[in-house]
Amino acid sequence: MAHTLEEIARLAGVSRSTVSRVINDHPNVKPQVREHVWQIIRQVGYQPHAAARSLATHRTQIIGVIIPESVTTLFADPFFSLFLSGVTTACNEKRYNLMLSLFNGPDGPGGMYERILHSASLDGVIVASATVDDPLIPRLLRDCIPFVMVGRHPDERVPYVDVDNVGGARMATEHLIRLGHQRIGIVTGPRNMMSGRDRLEGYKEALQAHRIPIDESLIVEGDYREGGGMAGARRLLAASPTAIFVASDVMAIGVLKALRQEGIDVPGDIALVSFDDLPIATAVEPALTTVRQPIGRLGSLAVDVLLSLLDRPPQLQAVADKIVLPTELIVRASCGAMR
Amino acid sequence: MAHTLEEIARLAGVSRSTVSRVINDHPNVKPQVREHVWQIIRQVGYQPHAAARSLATHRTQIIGVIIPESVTTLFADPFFSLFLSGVTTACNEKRYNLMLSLFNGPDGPGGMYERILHSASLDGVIVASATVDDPLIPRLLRDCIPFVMVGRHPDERVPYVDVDNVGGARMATEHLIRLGHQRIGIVTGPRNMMSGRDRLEGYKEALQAHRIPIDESLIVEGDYREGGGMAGARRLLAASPTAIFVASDVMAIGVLKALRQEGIDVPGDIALVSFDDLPIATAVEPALTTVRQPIGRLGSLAVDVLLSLLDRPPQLQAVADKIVLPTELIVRASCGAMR
DNA sequence: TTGTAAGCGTTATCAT
DNA sequence: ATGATAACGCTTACAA
Repeated sequence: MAHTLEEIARLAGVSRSTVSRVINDHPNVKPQVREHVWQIIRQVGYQPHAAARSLATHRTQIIGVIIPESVTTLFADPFFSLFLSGVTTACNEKRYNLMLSLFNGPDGPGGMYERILHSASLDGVIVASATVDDPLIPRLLRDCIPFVMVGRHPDERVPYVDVDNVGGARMATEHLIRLGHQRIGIVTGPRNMMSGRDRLEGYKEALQAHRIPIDESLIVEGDYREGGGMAGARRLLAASPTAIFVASDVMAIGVLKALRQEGIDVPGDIALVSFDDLPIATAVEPALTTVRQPIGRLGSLAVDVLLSLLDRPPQLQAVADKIVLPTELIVRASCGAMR
Repeated sequence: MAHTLEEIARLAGVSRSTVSRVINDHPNVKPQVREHVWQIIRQVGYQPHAAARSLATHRTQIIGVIIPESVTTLFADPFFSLFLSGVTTACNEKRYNLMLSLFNGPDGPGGMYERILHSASLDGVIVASATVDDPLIPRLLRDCIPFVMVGRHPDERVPYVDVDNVGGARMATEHLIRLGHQRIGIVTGPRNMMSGRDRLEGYKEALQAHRIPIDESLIVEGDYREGGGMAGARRLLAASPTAIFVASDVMAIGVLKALRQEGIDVPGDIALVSFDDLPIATAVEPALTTVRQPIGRLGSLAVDVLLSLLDRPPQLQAVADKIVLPTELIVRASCGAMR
């Protein structure tokens, strides 16, 4: 069942090299011969041996998706499913394969990092939502491993795909302002994630643009998890906001629960806008008004950017691609605009 | 940065073979030499070249997770995140790598199947929730590719890990019966998935055990998606059930929505029990009473079974492992037991 | 246009 | 216990 180039060559009455050329679509093969060889290949169902090929070409046709431990607890989030679905789809199209790694821990020498990234088994990697200070990034940079981040990174040299978090958060906040709110609270994302910072920034920008003073007691830090949302809501209550911008849908679920426990009506007493537009956004009552980000698109785009990086001469790899996708405000019930 | 065995050998003043033996923990190496070689390896940060190794050993240390197209639309489900999280964790421990493939379409010769499974790039595969008649399974069997299914399969020869769907569904239904319900509807999973059939079977068993006649008008087929839940609920209403067993949490969300639209109170007018216990189960109002299945555990178990299959002599590979994990009923608000 | 032959970096067999 | 040496299956100059 497992044939080799050699065998195909024998069957076709040509040399190994010719078969190799046929397989790799090299120009210099007589059309007749080419067709004949293909015929045999199809007939016996020959498939080139991946490892042998990699050994010769120094390419594996595999890209990695790395999800650092720091966000591993978020992995169960639908966000990652959606993202991975975009990545795999793009990989299929491009005939690349995808290796998935959850990186756990600082991992010394001989750890996962070396094993995966220094064994030449990956052509490049996509790093999904690392924290700003994740030690992984400097290492990848130092080792000249082609990679793309999902979510921007302060370091100039890091290529990334991202959504317009600042703009999205601004939109969300302005929406609340337009609805007449002045005391708008925010449950932010983690401060060590760029998206967390950016969404906070967008919130501030919106307030400033409308000359609403920024009140620190209306700003509490969350962790993108339900628990963080609940805790955040409770702390926020002390500052008596009339509306809250929650930096993720999952946290918004937590906020909703906390408010319900307190007997506070949403959107009657407090209006809510969040971020992501995951499927759960419409599963809860009231349905969440939220900033939609194209998560699947982000995944496939990450693949595109990485692959374009890969078949670019080394000197051009130095210019880092930076792509930012727009977001969209989806108005539903939780903001109170529907009434 | 990328060293070779040869270099290490030179630096250590030994032969390639000795270094190879050291790396692979072969017995016949003088302890002194062994330590010395390790020292150098660590010092220069040597990492064996994966492809070269595979070429020589016919092993890649990579296992695949295949999710067939038939369920690709379900991929965004938190189920897969949870499952993958279990798989990756187990892989990390076992120092295996994970390749993720979404199989789309029937895919003729030269398609994804051949490319991935006949290029010797995978040691084995985990097939996640295929339909009963998925053509992938016979092919894997025919090609003698080591694999494990998640969810049982009618073919005797197929090794699998599964949860006790029948038992879980029986528990759920009996719970409703115990609460006094007699007209219990069911929104099933797809008939072409084993879990769909099994959960229906459990439902029937419970009714029979309590001498409640099975009423076909109380049985409607769903698709494990929210839309299927909504449609199912609406069709079920004609048969005026006082309770519904929904074969998945996601569908239960749909059922909840449909009932809400009709002004029907849950659990007041109709009680609900579902299956999965995904995080959303507690995000909705009322929180879902549901059958918990250990999804992450299922993933890591699939890895264990597959790996044990891999280092088993071929003749022993013929005996198919079949493992079934228990489920647990989690009582919350939707069944009305809390009141 | 085609074939020959030298790698690619390991492991494994066989001597020693 | 250690070292040559031949695979492993492919790509790619280089020759023809």
